[in-house]
Amino acid sequence: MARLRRLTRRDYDLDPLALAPALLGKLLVSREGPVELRARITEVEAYLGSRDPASHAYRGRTDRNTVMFGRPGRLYVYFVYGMHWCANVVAGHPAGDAGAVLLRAAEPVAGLEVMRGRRPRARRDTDLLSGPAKLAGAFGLDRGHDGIDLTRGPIGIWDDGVPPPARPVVTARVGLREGRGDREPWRFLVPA
DNA sequence: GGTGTGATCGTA
DNA sequence: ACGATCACACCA
Repeated sequence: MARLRRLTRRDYDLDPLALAPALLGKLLVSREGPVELRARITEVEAYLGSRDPASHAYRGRTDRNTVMFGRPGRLYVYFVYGMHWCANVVAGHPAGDAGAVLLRAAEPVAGLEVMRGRRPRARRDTDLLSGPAKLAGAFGLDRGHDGIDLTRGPIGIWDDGVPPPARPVVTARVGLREGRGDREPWRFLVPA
């Protein structure tokens, strides 16, 4: 049973396309409340900056996406569809540009009671974290978490010795509109 | 199993 | 206006 190692700034300082698959199998951990939450990351998407029409940062820096332009290893949290929050990990990127990895799904490992309480509509535990807004909801992530540092503080990503899949499933990103939406294969999943 | 749709609001 | 979504209704 390998010891837990928290990801450092160096771990996050990779191109989004390199960081995304490297996060598969890692543990998202929250120690904000009395009960520790743990989940194993199973699905992510890479988002670039000025070279990615699907990215929030494509048209430059705004109040909303500022965190994406900053230091790697921070959390970029945004609000969508008038009711949901989604969380990204800021990746490495050239100065003045942006990059991040959207956390799309995870497998619950610990703190399931708290997650169920936050997501009463989830009938099965497999539905607790099976989508970006579900994951953010179960972990209680919202506007107050935009910009927090994952390398220190109550929320972080940890390596418990489980390696990323040698051959992750790679597909086009989901949720992007046709036409302007791109078909780049920048979605990575742990194989079923 | 798959498809269609309403909810709801910050941002550009 | 519309979106890096979710869950439920309905049909099959």
